[in-house]
Amino acid sequence: MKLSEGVEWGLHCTSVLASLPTKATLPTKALAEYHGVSETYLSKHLQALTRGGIIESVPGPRGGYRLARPATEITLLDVVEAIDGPEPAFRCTEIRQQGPCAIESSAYHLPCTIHVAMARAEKLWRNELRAQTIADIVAQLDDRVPQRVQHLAEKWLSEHVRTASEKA
Amino acid sequence: MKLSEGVEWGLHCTSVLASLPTKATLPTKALAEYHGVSETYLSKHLQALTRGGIIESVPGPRGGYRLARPATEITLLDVVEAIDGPEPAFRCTEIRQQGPCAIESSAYHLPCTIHVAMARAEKLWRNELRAQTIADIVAQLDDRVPQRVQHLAEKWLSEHVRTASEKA
DNA sequence: GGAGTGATACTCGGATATCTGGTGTCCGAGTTTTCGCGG
DNA sequence: CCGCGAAAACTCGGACACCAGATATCCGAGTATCACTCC
Repeated sequence: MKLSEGVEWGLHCTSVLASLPTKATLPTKALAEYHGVSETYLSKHLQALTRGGIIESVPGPRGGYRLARPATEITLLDVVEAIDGPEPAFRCTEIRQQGPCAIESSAYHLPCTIHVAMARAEKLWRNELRAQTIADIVAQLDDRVPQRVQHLAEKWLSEHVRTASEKA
Repeated sequence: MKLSEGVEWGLHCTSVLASLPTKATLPTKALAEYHGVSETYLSKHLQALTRGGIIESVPGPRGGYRLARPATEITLLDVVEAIDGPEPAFRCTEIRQQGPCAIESSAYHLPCTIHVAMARAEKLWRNELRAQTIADIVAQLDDRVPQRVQHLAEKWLSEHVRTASEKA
């Protein structure tokens, strides 16, 4: 079981966007440079976040991405599912209904025991990710990120962010 | 995030082996036919379970596989990790330490917030899988599998199982 | 008839192809800005 | 000087290659069985 690398990128990018002023945008190029990752590939994942309704795009020059709704209403699960897909990790193919001992499908009233157990574990995982929002992540950054980095980031972002009122 | 199909096969096969008499074995061919899956490919996963110490193999004619330890001491997580590998699904690549705002690595005393959150969710998933054993799964089968299938399975397995005392 | 021995058949184990999905890149559609022109 | 319009620049969005890992298969190593021979 392996989670796409894009999930990490998406979570970090969403967190960065959440720390910007309301309505302010940041283009793919800036987000990619900030995280030191491929711009074109990051673009792919940002598109997935857009399709998932996590962020929204502003086209044209001085455009970019911004959150589609308040960071308090974006859970980690939202981001993970937008990029990785909502399908469960364990998919029961009902192999218990195959082979020489199988009978008509309608006779299997109760779901597969193994399927139930795996689904229960996965539900816990999802619930935990759903319980934490991007706003929670951002709130923790103040205490956990070195002061020096915070200052550097603040300065760098202020030079690349694009607000609605700003006129070049 | 996608769990290998072999995980499902491995869980079912381990459960079947757990329902056999002590020391009795079942060859790959029988396990594959019982579940209606590819024999050669199932073999690959059974090898993984062997390497993981879940089951053990008996070579030669009248050989096969059996549990390496009591079913009460085999958790679902053991089987999942034996086949899917023990690596965590989310791997933090520390992209926070890249880009124009990064400083020397030694300055990042506290772990990445996102990494912590993802790891916590994954820990819950693992704990849940660790809390349930193959013996628990087998115990539930009596109530959840149609009587008719239980009889068919009992008969079919008795014709393919190989006990230590049996002499052809 | 019983024991020993060689051939045999069956099993697991690892090495080898194939294929799907993640990884990575590029070019076109659309919009805002900007520059130039005319009034 | 101000308004209008066309061109341009920059953005996102989707379509197109590439590669690693899962999927699927085959053949060789090893062992218990079995048959045959000899005592």
